[in-house]
Amino acid sequence: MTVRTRFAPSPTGYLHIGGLRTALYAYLFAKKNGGVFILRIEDTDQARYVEGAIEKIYSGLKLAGLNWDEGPDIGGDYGPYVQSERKDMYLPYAKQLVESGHAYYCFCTKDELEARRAEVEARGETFKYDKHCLHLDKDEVQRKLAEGHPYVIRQNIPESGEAGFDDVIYGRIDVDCSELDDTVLIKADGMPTYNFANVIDDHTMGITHVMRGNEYLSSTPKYNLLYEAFGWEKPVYIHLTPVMKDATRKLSKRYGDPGFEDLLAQGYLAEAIVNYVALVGWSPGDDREFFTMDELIEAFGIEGLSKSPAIFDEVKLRWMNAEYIRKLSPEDYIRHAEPHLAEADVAHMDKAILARILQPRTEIFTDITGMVDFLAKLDEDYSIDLFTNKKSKTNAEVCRDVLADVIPKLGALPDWTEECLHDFLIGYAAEHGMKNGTLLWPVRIAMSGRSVTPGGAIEIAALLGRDEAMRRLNFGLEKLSFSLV
RNA sequence: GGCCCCUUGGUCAAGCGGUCUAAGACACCGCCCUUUCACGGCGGUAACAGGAGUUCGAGUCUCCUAGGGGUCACCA
Repeated sequence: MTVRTRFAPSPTGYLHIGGLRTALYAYLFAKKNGGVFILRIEDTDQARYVEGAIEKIYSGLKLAGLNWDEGPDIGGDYGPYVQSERKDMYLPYAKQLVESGHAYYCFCTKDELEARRAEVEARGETFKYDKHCLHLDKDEVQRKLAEGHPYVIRQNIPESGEAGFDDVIYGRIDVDCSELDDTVLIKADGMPTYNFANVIDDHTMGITHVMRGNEYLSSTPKYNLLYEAFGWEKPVYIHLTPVMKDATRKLSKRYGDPGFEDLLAQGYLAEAIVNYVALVGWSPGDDREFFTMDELIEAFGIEGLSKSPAIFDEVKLRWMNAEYIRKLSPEDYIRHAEPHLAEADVAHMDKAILARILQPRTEIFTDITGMVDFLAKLDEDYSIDLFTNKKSKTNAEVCRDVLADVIPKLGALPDWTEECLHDFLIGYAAEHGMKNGTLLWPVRIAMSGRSVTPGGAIEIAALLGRDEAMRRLNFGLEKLSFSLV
């Protein structure tokens, strides 16, 4: 039998990290088993529909490399793949359940229920629908339907006995039927609820393995009751733990946690995010941490899925992203870095040097601007304390003397290339019996106005070009001389 | 609150009754490399939530407690 999994988001916003991971696992499981991965849109709640959300789901999944085999945009043999377009399919199934006594019409209005709920909760008890409409006699139901009273269809849950299911990760889970409420299957607007639609759709679409967040753990017994009422074969259930922000909070948009595309915009690589997210709640069972999508497919297995929630660690994601960035070719690195170099106004400088000094230092691409903006413009207010460095044996006075002596010689250099600068400066230090640092420290500080820079004096000088480098050196010397008077 | 689920270092995690004086990674700390910072190399600190059982033997099985999560909608 062909494995068929699905990712079934509702179009209420962007693709969040938890959703990405659920989709990833469903995709990996399908591909691992030579199966089919399906995208289905669950939009039965028109009130929550967000414009453009479906497009964000499409683009997010594509960017992540999760290509679906069947879905709203590409079709398939089990379409349509949008629940609102399947609206007419659900009512007949619900009526079938009414016929068999597994469901019933309910005419209680929202207001009535609200009032009863408030009353019960005021007593500190949990509200549960009292099956009031189950006891309506047939004629009365027919009369109300004929009169056009609004109605919902509710699942008729047995008053006693047990309901349960087997989950691959959690094992057998049983619950007393008395704990279960008579869930609404068909809403007054004719739309099915999620609870009903997911069962009908999973069955009619031939889904073999249901992977979803474990917030559905407690309602799954009810779904199983539905499968039994229809006499359908049940899917294999695989409930996934949530991705957490910290020990007590789920990662969520409401608290401003970034979604997949936010992370991309922050300068994370899609491959790195996918790789990291795969490892949040799943382990290959060995030491490997770096995976291409194909390697993930090869390594994936439900045995490696975790039972307990996992905290999303952005620090580790940063590290992994940096690893991915370092593996980029210089050309690919520059391609990704380009917009940020432009933002810092240094895009006209030597790309090879920029790539060489920046690539090992970039954790996320948005770091770049802050690392190189000094190249475009020197902050002339830098403190002369920067010239003091113990390890390089420098202080303001030493730096003034060094600069005073070396500047004219730099100015007389025949070429202003890295090689030329390197040979001259290193040779100069050796000649004068000083540490490289004693010479290079003041040069770098004067050219950057920063204590920390990507690259050293030589690379910075080459990037700035002779004129600007000389200007900054002279400015630094003046600044030192002035303060030492 | 009822019901269900979870619990190995700060974080992700390996571990499926003996090989656990508990792996690996991130983070952190130290050292080395070095013209700053990174990169790279080497090393270090750090965990089986607590308590009862079962067993010759428990991180691994059972129960209880504690903590955390989920769910109790005409939302998904």
